[in-house]
Formats: sequence, structure tokens, C-alpha cells
Amino acid sequence: MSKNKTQSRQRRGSHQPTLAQVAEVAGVSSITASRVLNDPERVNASTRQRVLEAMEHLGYVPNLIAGSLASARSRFIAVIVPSLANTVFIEVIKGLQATFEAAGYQILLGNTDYDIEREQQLVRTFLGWSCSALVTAGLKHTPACRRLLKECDRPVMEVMELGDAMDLNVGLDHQEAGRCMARHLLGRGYRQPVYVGARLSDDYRAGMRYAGHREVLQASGIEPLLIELDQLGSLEEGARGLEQVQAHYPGADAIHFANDDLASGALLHAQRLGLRVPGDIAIAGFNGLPLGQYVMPRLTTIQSPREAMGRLAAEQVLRRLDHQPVTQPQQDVGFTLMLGQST
Amino acid sequence: MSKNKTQSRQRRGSHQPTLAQVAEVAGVSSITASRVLNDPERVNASTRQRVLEAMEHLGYVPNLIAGSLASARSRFIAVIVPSLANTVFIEVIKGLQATFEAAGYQILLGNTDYDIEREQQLVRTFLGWSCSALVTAGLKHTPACRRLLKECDRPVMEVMELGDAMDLNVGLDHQEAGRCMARHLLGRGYRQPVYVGARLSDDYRAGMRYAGHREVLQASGIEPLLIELDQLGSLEEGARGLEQVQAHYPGADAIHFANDDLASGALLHAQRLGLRVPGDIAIAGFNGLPLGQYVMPRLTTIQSPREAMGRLAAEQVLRRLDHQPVTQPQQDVGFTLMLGQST
DNA sequence: TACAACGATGTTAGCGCTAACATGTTAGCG
DNA sequence: CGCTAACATGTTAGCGCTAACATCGTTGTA
Repeated sequence: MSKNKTQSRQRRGSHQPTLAQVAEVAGVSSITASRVLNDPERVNASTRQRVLEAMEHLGYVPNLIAGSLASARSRFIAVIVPSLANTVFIEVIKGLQATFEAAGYQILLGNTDYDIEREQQLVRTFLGWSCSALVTAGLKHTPACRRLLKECDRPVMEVMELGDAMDLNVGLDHQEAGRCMARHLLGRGYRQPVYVGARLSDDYRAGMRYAGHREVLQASGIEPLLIELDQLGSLEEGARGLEQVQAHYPGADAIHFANDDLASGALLHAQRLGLRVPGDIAIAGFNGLPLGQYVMPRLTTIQSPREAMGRLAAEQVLRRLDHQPVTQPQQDVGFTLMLGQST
Repeated sequence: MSKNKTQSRQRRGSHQPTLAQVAEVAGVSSITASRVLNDPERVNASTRQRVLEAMEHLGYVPNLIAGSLASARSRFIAVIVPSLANTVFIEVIKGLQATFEAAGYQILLGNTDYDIEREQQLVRTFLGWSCSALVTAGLKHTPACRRLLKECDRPVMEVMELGDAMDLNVGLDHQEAGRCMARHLLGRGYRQPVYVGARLSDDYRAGMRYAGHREVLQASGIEPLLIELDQLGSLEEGARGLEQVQAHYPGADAIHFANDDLASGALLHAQRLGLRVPGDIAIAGFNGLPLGQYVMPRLTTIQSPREAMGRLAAEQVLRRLDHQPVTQPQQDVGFTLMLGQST
């Protein structure tokens, strides 16, 4: 047994060099070394140089966890989306990531799989990581999640759709988008359009577009028809959608799909079946994915500015984090009807 | 000036309830409250119950940063990919995420934009977050990055391609995939195939496939032809690729595209131009994306098991983190030639 | 009956960093 | 030349949590 008084308990921690060691090598105090990293202007150039050399020499990697604990703020932004399978969210994430990374923030990505209980759990975890702000897709949350978000005293951004948001909100009016496409179809003379979506209670934004579609049809005295599929967005499921429409509504003259994946799948399938589009049946989508612009005939769809939505959302959050005033907490990014030859 | 001895300096930190407060309410010490969260079995059921109630009552959210600092391990897994625009990486990420999340790990996602300097910086940042392991796409790193990864004393998984990995490695042999497709094309009787890729030094795996393609052609005494495009994977760029082949190599009878996005774009463009595929020109891709299976004619391509690759990679890393032996640090997930009608 | 073994809980001492406050040093100015 | 402001750097005390070690009762067993 050692009698060495200085030897107390077992050492813990990693075996990485620490700021204190860097400081010792550079012959300064650790706070000066800290300032070299966090506020270099406040340190004399020659001192700074010595500290940087010491860091280089020791292979120092700053322990960001310790820094976050001490300063009570991390540079994390929590981003919570319902799915990674859907290109739409990926593109929003790209916009968010580009903007946040440029500002020195790291994204913590969470995937709810369209389950708001899971979302609540993710919010708790991310708050536990002292994230600086939270960005979440959609306005639908559990009551407990809503409470957490309201009381967490950080910027909270809800993206994708517009509505009764709790803090910041960037998105578009999905119901209006549904109305827009329905008006287009009626304007083109179609009299028996069918809306085809999948799991509309999960993908409730598609449900909102259906609500708009339905509203327009009812106002014109046309009965709204709906087919609900199982898979959210795949070419294959779109083909199935086309077949179901033919089976259930043989008189249908147009299909308003909930998204471009389904619509493109139907379009490609129609080609195989030898159906003329729009002669035998018109097809419309939503999203404005590149694919829809590359099929024949080109797909009529609604373009949503997804990456721009991510960027704008991130900018608003950054403004809030910089304590700049946010004049418009709610921003409508709009959408564009893109006329193809499929209607 | 206050003379109160207990009042020292300004309070810092968040204003969230702490474990100590929970412990006080529950009438236990804070380590007991800590154990309720981290090792519930070690705490008497009735005590545990009281602690949980206190947590609920105070709305306690564990400070994971403090926990990570104290225990010198976070439950982060760093995942570094070159792009989010490419479905391929998204699918690998999906596989990784599903597996890691189920095991209670949080993914830290980094995007290098095909820049290995950026990768090095991301590795530093993620090491600073005390990530438990790192997963990175590819074997190409800066020397400094390689050193960081070698010395960080954590599992390091390199995914996508096989080769001289530093620790764990899950992927497929891209050169062999290139050979496989080239052999297929020669076997079908094509004698002037052109390889079309984009930015092959960035997307060096596509470059490796080209190397395989080239090797097979040269062995048969056929001159390898190459066209290099600017954009990595878009339908539009594929269409451009087709046009460039026609312009530069009018005698070409087949195009071996670096990926399915390019190939599908070319296929759809051929349709518009009224070109017969494979009559006028054969088209092949790589990846096995759903789109390729939905165009007409169906695309001949090579299927890579991307989500499975992510899952397998995550399982290997988890095994290492659990101190279980990893018998095969390098695993080949293979690929499958999928014959369509486009060749 | 003694004592090891175990279970439940507590005490102590940091993890590596930075906010707040403190001190010393130099420049600027009437 | 004295005073202040601005700059450069240091000292101290945690941030909230958990590893390591300590303690105490309760069993089981020789």
C-alpha cells in the first residue's frame, strides 16, 4: 500500500491533454488558454502564439462537454423530423445544416418515425444536452412536449406548416396548396378527381392538403373521393394507388396525389399499362421533386421551397440567439403551382 | 454592498432543477437519485419510487452534459458523410440510426461536402464531444485526421468501401463492382462502352468502379472511354451525359454510368429524344435505387445493400463498445448485378 | 458466535472548463 | 505628474453530475 499522501483515489477521466496542461507548457494560466480559443482578440498576439503552439505540440482537443457545462450553453441545435426516408425532410435539413454549421452550431438530429410520443422523448433528451434551440417539423405535439418546449426558455422553431405556433414558425399553408391544385384540376375540366394519399393521420400535412382539396370540390358540388394507402411515399405505392383508383372509381378522370413520389410511380406505371396521361387519366403531385420534371409527360405539381425553408428557419433562430429582434415570428414561404403535361 | 457571508458571486448555470434538488425532495443523497437513472436495480424499489415521484414533481430533466463530463463518456456516435444530397448516404445513415438509437446512442451527424479537410475538422469537434465511436464514410483521410482517429482510443468504423482500414470496416469492393458491370456489358456484345461519372476525384468510389471497368476493357483489348461531368448525381446531369456521349463518341453502343441518378436521367432523356434503349444505346447504372426499377426499360444496375451496411456497421461498433470480441473487423457486404432491359 | 458476503445508501472529490471578480500594467490626457 | 481608461492576465469558485471508496445493517455459513 502506498503511503504517498498525494496519492488519493484512482484517477478518472480521459487521458487526453487538458487546457491546464496546455497553459502550463505555454507558461500562462488556464483562463488565458481558454480565451485563446473563445475570444482570441482579448489575448496578446505573442501570448496567443505561444498557447497555440503548445496546443499543437500536445495535440490538444478541446473538451466541449466541459466547456458547455461551465458556460451552461452548448452549441447544439436540436432538429426533429418525422422521417429520413422522405426527401422533403432531407432537403429542409440540408438548408438548416448549411446555415447552422456556418454559424458554428452542431445539429443534433432526431427521427420520430411519425410518433409524437417519440418526439416528446427526443425533446427531453435534447434539452438534457443543453441545446441552444430546437427546430421541429410540424405543429402537432403531445401536451407534455408542448409544455417542455414552452418552458425551456430557448428559441423553438416549428417548420413545414403554418399555424398556431408556440414561438417561431416558418412554413407554408398546406390547405391552401390543396385548394390550389383542386382549383387547377377543376379549371382544366376534370369532374371526378380522386385524392390519393397514405396514412393521412400520420402525414397530417397531406391530410391538410386533402382538406383544402375537398373544400374546393364541395364548393363546386362535386363529391370528394379519397383513397388512402399504407406506404408514405414510394414509386411502387403510387402504382398501387393508380390501380386502386381504377378498381374503385372507374369513372375517375384525375388523380391528385399527396406527393410526387406516389404521382411519379403512377405516371411510370400508367406508361406500362399503356394508359394515356392525361387523356385517360390526369395525374398531379405535390413537392416539385426533380423526378416529376423528368418523367413523360412532365408532372403537374406544387413546388415547395424546402431548402430555402430550412435556411430561413435557421436564420430566424440565429437572429433570436443573437438577441436581435425577430420582427416576423411567423413566415410564409409560399409555394408555386408548376404546370406539367400530366393534367 | 452586501455583507452576507453566504452570498458570494453571481449565480451561474441554468435555472433547471438539479439532481441534488430531486434528492432533497425525495430525502436521499444525490448519488442515490443518480442511480435511479443509471442503474435502477441497485436501488430499493420504494426509494426508487420516491425519487421518481420527486423527479416528476419537479419536472426534472437530466443534464446529460454534466453526466458525460463526470463519467468521461457521452452516448454520442459521430457519423461523417460526404453529402446529404445523395440517397446512398441517407440510407446508410438510416441503418446506423435505427441500430444506434435502439441501443441508446445519439448520432452526431457531420457533412464534409466531399472535403477531407472538413472531415478532419469534424473529427476534432466530435472527439471534443467525447463521442463513444466514430463512423466515417470512406478510407480517404488527411494524415492528421488519420492520426486523430488512430490515437483516439475509440472504435472507428469506416464504411462504404473495403480496403486498408484503421480499425473496423464494412463495405463493398467497388473496383470489383466496376469489373462486374463491364464484364456484363462485354458479355452482351457491346464493343464501345463509355464510362460516365462526375467529379471522380471527389466521388473516388465511382473512380474505383471506373478503374475496374477499365481493367476489364483493357484485358479485352478495348479502349476505355471516359466522360467526366460536373454534378454528382442528378437526373439532369445524366441527360447531359447522354448528349456528351453522342457528341464525343458517336460510335458508342453502351454507357456505364457511375450511379442510377445519372443513368435514369439519361434513360428518361433517351425516351424524349426517341432513342431506343438498348437498341440505339445501352445504359447501365450503379446503386439499385427504386427509380431505376420504375423507368422503362428497367435499368440494369448493381444493387448495394445500403441500409443493411449501416445496420451491420452499427452492430460491429456496438459489439466493440460492449467489449465483445469482433472476430471479423472487415466485412464485405457484397453487391448484386440486377439485370434490367436497358442493356 | 464470529465473520465474510452482500445489499442499500452515503461521503468525498473531482471531470475540464469558464463566469465573475481581481489585479497589475500601460497608454492617454489635461 | 496624477488620474483614469483600456488592456492583459490571473484567482477563485463553481457548472451538475458520477467514480471510487466508505459505512452500516442484514444474511448466510462454518
